[in-house]
Amino acid sequence: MKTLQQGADEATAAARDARTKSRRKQLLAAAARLMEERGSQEVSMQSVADAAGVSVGLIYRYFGNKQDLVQAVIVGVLEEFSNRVGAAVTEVEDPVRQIAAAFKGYCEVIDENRDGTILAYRDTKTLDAAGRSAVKELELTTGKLLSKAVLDAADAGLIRPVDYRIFAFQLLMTAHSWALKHWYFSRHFSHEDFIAHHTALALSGVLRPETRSQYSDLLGDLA
Amino acid sequence: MKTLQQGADEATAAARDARTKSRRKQLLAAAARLMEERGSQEVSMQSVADAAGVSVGLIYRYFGNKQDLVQAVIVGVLEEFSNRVGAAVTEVEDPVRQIAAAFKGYCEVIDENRDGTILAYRDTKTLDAAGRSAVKELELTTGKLLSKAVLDAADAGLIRPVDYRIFAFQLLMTAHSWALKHWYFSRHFSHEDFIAHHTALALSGVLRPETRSQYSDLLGDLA
Amino acid sequence: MKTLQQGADEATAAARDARTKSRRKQLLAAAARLMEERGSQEVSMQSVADAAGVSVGLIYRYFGNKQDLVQAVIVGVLEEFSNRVGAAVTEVEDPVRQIAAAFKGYCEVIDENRDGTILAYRDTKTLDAAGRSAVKELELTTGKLLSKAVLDAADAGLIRPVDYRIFAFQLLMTAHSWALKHWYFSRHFSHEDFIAHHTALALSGVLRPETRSQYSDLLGDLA
Amino acid sequence: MKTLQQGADEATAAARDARTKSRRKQLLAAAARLMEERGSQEVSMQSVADAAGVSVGLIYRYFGNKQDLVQAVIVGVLEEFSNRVGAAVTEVEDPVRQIAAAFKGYCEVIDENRDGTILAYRDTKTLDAAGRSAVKELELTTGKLLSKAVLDAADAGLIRPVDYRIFAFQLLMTAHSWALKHWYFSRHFSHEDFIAHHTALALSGVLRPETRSQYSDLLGDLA
DNA sequence: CATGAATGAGTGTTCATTCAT
DNA sequence: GATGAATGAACACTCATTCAT
Repeated sequence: MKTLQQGADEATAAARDARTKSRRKQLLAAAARLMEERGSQEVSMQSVADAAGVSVGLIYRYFGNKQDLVQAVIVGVLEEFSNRVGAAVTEVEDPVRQIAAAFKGYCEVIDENRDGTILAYRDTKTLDAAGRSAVKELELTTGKLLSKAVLDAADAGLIRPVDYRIFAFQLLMTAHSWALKHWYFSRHFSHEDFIAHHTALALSGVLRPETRSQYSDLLGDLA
Repeated sequence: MKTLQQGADEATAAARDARTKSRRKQLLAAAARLMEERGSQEVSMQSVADAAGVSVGLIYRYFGNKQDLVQAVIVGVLEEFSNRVGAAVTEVEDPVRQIAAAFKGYCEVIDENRDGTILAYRDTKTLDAAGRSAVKELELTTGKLLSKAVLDAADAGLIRPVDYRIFAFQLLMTAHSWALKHWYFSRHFSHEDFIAHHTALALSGVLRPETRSQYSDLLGDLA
Repeated sequence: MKTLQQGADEATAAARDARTKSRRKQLLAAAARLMEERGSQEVSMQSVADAAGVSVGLIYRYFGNKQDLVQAVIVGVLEEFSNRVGAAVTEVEDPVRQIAAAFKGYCEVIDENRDGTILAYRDTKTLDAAGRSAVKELELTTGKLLSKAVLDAADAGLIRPVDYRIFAFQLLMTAHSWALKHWYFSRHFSHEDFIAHHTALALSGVLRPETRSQYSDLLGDLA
Repeated sequence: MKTLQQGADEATAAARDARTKSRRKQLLAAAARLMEERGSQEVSMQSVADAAGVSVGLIYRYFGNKQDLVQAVIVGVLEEFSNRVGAAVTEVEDPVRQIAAAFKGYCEVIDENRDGTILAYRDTKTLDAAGRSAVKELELTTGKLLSKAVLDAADAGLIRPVDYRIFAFQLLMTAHSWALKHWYFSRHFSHEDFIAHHTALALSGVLRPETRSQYSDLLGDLA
C-alpha cells in the first residue's frame, strides 16, 4: 500500500516527467524549425534558446551538446517519416497497390517536411558515428516497409524478378528527390503529377505484361 | 602595327594571365580536396592556404571571400561532370543505347567523385542566390544531355510516351544516389551491378513491348 | 516552569539544531573530499550536491555562497590540524621533547591530510578578507602551540637564544613542505625519515652544546 | 654566395623573428602581471589581451591555449629565479659562505617576485603532466645550485654529515616561506632580518663546533 | 604579387545562483 | 526544510577577413 507521501512523490515525479518531455519537445520544435530553415551550422544555440523563449543554459539540461540536439532533430524527422509510411502501407491489401500507397505516403510526408528531408541530407555528416548509425538504421526501417510490399508482389507473381533492394531504395530516393530537386520538379509538376508520373514509371518497369491491365489506373500514359 | 613595348606588354600580360589561371587552379584543387573530404564548413581558409602552400591573404586575390571559393569548387565539380557525360553520350548512335551510355557515363563520373557529389548536395545551400543559380544551371545542362537522348528515343518510337523530364531527372538522381546512399548500395552491389540493375529497371519502364527484345542485353533479368 | 508546549518546542528546536549541524557536516565532508582532490575551482556546487546526495539549492541554506563553503572547508581542515597538534604537545614534559613531539604531531596530521594542506595553500587567496583573516588566525593558533614549547625550552636554558617566532614558523613550514613538495621528498625519504632528519636539523641549530648529549636520540647523525 | 633576394628574405625573416619574440615577451609580461596579482584562474584571456593592448585572437598565435600561457608565465618566473641564484653562488669561494650567498640570493629574488612565487605554488596544479614536470625540473635545477654548495662544504669537513637534499630543500622552502607567509613574517621582521635569522639558524644546525667561530658573522646571536 | 600578423565578432559551453513548487 | 528547473553572464577559443610590409 502506498503512503500519502509516496503518492504525492509519484504524482510530482510524474508531473515533472511530463514537463520534462514537453520541454524537450518545445526545444526540439524550435531547433527543428530553425535548422530546417537554415541548416544546423547556421543555427546557434543562443538562437534556438531565443526561439524557444528560454535561456541557453536550459538547452544543455535536455541535450548534452549541440550535436546531440542536431541528431535529435534529424532522428525526429526520420521517425515521423517512418511512422507515417507504416500507416500508409497497412491500409491496402494488394501488394502492388501497397507499393503505390507506400510510395505515395512517403512522398506526401516528404512534401510536408521538405526542409527536414534536406536537413537530414545536409547535416547527417556532422553527426558522430553513433548518430550516423542511428540515422541509417531509421532509413533502413523505412526502406523495409517498401521492401516488404515489393517482396509480396514478387511472391504473388505480380511483378518481374527485380532486385527488391534496388527497387525499394529507388522509390525512396525518388521521394527524396521531390525535396532535393524541388527547384526543378515544382517548376514543371504539381506534387500529385510528380507522384503519378513516378508511380507509373516505377510500376511500368516491373509489372508483368499480363498484369499491367489490372493497374492501368496507376500506369497512366504508360498503360 | 605593334611597337616593341606593346609586344612586350602583351607577352607579360599573357604570362600574367597564365600564371593567374594556374594559381586559381592550384588553389581550387587544394580547396576541392579538403572540402570534398570534410565539407566546406570544416575547411578553414588557413587550411586551404596551407594545403596550397601559399599564404591566406593570397586566396583573397583570387576569390573574393570564402563563399566564392566554395562556389568555385562546386561549379568545378559540376563542370567536370557535365563535360565527361557529354563525351559519353556522343559515342553511340541508337537513342536507347545513348540513354544507357549517358547514364553509365554519369554513374562513372559520380563514382570517381563521390565526395564531390556529396559536397554539391551539402553545400549548395550555403551559396548566395547567384551561386545557387549557377549550380542549377549546370545541373540542367547535364540533364539536357539525357533529355535529348530520351526525346530522340521517343521520336524514333522506341519508347513509350514518358515525360522526358521525369525520366531524365530520375536517371540523374539514380546516379547521384550511388554517392548519396553509398553506405547502403555498396554493401550489396558492385558499381557495375548497380549500373546494370538500374539501367534495366529504367529502360524496362519505358521500352515498348515490341522493342524490348532488341535491348535484352540491357534489360538483364527484366528482359 | 516550562509548559508542555515549551518543552516540546525546545525539544524540536534542539532536534532541528542537531539536524542542521549534521547536514552542515555532511555537506562539508562532501565538499572537502572533492575540493582536496581537485581544488575548489574545479568543484562545482552541483558536484558537491551530488556527492552529498542532496539538491544544489540546499547547499545555499547552509552556506551563503560558494566562497563561504570553500572557507568552511579550509577552516575545517585547519581546525583539525590545530586540535590534533594541541593533543600531541601536552603529552610530554620536557620542553625540548615537546618541540619534537609537536613537530612530529604536526607532520603526521599533515601527512594524513596532504590534500587539505595543499588546498589551504592554493585556495586561501580566493577567500575574502574576513576568510583570509580567519585562516591566518587559525594558523597563528597552531603556531603558538609550538612557540610555547620553544619559549619554555629557552626559559629552561636548554636552547640558544633563538627568535622563537622564526624557529616555530620554520617548523610549521617544514611540516607543510612534506605536503607541498611531496613529489620530491617522498622520492627520497619515508615520512619517518623526513621527520627524523628535520627534527635533528632543527634541534641541532638551537640546542646548547652542553645539552646536546641529552637529546642524542633526537639528533641522529648530527649528534 | 647570397642573392639579393635571399639576403632580403633573411633580413625580413630575422626581423619577423625578433618581432615574434618581443610580442611573446609583451604578452607574457602582461599575463604575468595579471596572474601574479589575481591567480591564473581569475585572469581571462580577454583581460590579458586588453592589458597587452592586443586582440584575444593574437594570444592564440603565440600560445596554444590558456594552459600554455599559464605554464609559460610560471616557467618564466622560475627561470629567472634559477638564473639569478646561479649568479649569486659563483661570486664567493668558501663553500659555507656560498651556501649563505645562494640562500641570500634566492631570498632576494623571491622577495622581488613574491607574487610570482605564490603563483607557482597555486597554479602549478592546473598544468598538465608535462607542464608540472617542467616546473619540477626547474625547481630541481635551482635546488642543485644549493646542493652543490652543501656537498662542497661537507667535503671540506666544514659541516656535520647532514643529508644534503634535506638541508638544501629546507633552504629553498625557507626562502619560499618569505613569500608564502609574508603576512606573518613581514609583521615582525625586515627582509634583511629574516635572511639573517634564517641563515644563522640553518648554519647553526650544521656547522661543526670547531668551525663555528669562523662564521660568527653569519651566526649572529647563535654564535 | 605575396605575406602573415592582427583583428574582433561570434560560437559552444559552464556554473553560481535564484525561486516557484 | 528541500527540490531542481531555470537563468544569464562569463569564458576559452575560432576563423573569415584586412592591411602594412
